[in-house]
Amino acid sequence: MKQAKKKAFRDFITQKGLKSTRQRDVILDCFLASARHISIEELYLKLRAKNPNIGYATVYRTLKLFAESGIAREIQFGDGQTRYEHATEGEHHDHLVCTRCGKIIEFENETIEKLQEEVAKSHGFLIENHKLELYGVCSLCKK
Amino acid sequence: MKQAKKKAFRDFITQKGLKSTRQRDVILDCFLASARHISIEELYLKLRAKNPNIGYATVYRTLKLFAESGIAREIQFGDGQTRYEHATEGEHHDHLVCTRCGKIIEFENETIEKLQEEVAKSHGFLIENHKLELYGVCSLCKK
DNA sequence: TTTACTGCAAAATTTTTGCATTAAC
DNA sequence: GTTAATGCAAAAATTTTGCAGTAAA
Repeated sequence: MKQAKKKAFRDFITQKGLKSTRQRDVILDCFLASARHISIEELYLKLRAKNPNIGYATVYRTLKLFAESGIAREIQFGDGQTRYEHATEGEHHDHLVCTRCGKIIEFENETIEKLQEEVAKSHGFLIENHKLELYGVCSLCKK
Repeated sequence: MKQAKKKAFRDFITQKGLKSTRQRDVILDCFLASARHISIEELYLKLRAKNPNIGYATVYRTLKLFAESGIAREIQFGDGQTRYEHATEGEHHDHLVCTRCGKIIEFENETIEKLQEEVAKSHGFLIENHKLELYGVCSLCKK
């Protein structure tokens, strides 16, 4: 899994004529070792702990590369923090977000996806992408 | 419709012990006369055209009040522009967003909503809110 | 040795805040 | 008269960019 993503990114780098650098390796390792939804700031701080010289700009630029290569996906939960999640080719999942504790649960629902396609078709749209987020209170916070 | 929103906002202002001001009236009129999804910058520029002294801060603060009062809702399509849409009590709609021309189409689908409830229930969540956006190419841009 | 990458600091964006002044109640 | 709202400018917060120096190919 992690190896597959590392390979995918390596291939992307080669194919684009870019360069493989120590920083990109470090950032990729750190990203892959992180929670599925990590904010740029969280990742930066985690990186700084072991690599005091790494720059914010490098983290931003590298995450954009991850997204472009398909191993990560940018998500916004509307709290002003841009997050990146691990992405797997062709796979998509939606999110349940607890508005109290911030917990994020992923889910997939084929029926919903099919209905989305139908809605799009009825409006002449060709879907490239979608975002479904349910905000609410998780079971623990309900107590 | 517009009258109902004006009344709702007036009631909100009274009930909270806030004040009714010329600026709030102007901003509300301009907002209600605008497209259903307007960005803060667009609204600000439109307002400035007729009211050269109005401040950005006032627009921001007033839009937050609109959202709090329930007559508007904040939405983010992930392009870095916060937008506000007209909201009607108890009503919710989702969006088809064209990634080429920016067109936004609203839709509602009860079956999807029901399925969302089921998903939430199966994870012990209590939904307060949700966001469903389908990004793709609209019929005109497909040509 | 050529080209891309990094780190830094500066700039650009978007949103919020402090505060003296003004306007609503 | 009190209290809240406004407008401005300054401050925050987040992201991007320019550039000289560095490291990969």
